[in-house]
Amino acid sequence: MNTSKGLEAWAKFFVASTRLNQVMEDAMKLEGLPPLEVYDVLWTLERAPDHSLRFTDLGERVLLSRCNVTRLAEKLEGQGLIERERCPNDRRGVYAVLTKEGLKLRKDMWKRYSALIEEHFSSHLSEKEQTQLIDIMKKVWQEPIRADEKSSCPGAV
Amino acid sequence: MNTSKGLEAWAKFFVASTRLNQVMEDAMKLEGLPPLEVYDVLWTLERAPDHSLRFTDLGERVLLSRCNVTRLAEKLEGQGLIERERCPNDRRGVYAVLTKEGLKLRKDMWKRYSALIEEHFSSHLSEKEQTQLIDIMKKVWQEPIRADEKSSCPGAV
DNA sequence: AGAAATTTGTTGCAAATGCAACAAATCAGG
DNA sequence: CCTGATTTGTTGCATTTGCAACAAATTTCT
Repeated sequence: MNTSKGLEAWAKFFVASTRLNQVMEDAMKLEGLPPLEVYDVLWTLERAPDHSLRFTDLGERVLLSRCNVTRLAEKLEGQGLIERERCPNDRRGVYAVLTKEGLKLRKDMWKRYSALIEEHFSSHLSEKEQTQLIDIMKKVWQEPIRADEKSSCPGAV
Repeated sequence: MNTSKGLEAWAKFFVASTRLNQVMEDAMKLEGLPPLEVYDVLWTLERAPDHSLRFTDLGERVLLSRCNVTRLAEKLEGQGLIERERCPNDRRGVYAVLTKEGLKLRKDMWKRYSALIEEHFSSHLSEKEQTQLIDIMKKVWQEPIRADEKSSCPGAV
C-alpha cells in the first residue's frame, strides 16, 4: 500500500491539470475564441450519430448539469452553432444538432487548440512518456462505454 | 513532431483530471465538508511561514483572481478559519493568517481527502507508475520557484 | 523631491453556475 | 386501462465568478 508517493503523484497531477487548463483557456480567450467548454460540446456533437444528441446525453458526456445544458444550448443556438429538434419518439426529449457553422467553428478552434496542446504539453514529452501517460490515465479513469461513438479523431476533450 | 499520440495523451489527461476532480468534490460535499478550493487555501497557508500569506501571494498559488481572494477570505474569516492582519511595511497589504480552527479543519478534511485519493487514484497505480507520472507532470508543469520567505513584503529585506 | 506608473485590495455589475421545484411525458405493474 | 413512480427539460432563486473601475500606497524615473 502506498502513501507519500501516491499522494505526491496526485498533487502534481492536480496542479498540472489545473494550471494547463488555465493556460489554454486564457490563450483561447486572448484570440477571441470561445471557452473550451464550447469546443467540448461541439466536438461531442460532431462525433455523435447524425451530429445530434439528446440534452441528457450531451450533459452526461460533457459534464454539465441539466439546467446548464439547457442554458448553454440556448446560447449556442442564438449563435447559430447548434439547432434544437424535438424528438419524435419521446415528446419530452430535445435534440441538439450541430449546424454547419458549428462544425466550422469547431475546426477553427481546433487549429488553435491543437497548437496549444503541442506547445504546452506534447512537446515536453517523449513518445514513450506519452504512451506511459495514456496507460496511466486509462487505469485511473475509464470512460463509460457508449453504444454509438465514432472512433477517435481530433482532441476528444 | 508528434501528433496523434500527444493529442490522445492530452485528451485522456484532461478527461481523467476533470472527472476525478468532480468525483472528489462530490464525495466531499456529500459528507458536509467544504470544497477542495477551501482545502487548498488552508493548506497553502499552513505551509507558508507563520501560517500567513499576503492576498496576492495566496491568489497566485491557489489560482484565484484577486477579487475572489478578497471574497473567499471574507467568507473564511466569517467561519473563523483565517484572520486578517494588516502588513506593517506596506499599508496596502493584507495578510491572511491561519487560525487554530482553520488548522483543525484542514486536518479533518485531509482525513477524508487522502482516503479519496487513495481510493480513486493511487490504488489503481503501481509504485513505478506513480513515479512515472510524477516525472511526466514535472516536465509538463513546473511551478514557479518562490523565494519563499517574506518575499513580497517590500522594504522588509 | 515630484510626477507618472505600478501594485494591492475592494466593489459594482453582469454573466455563469448549482440547487430545488415544477410540469409534461413516459414507464412500471397491477 | 389506471395509478404512482421516474425521466426530461425548464425556470426561479441564491450563490459564485470574472471583469473593469477605483482609491490608496508604493515604486520608478527624472
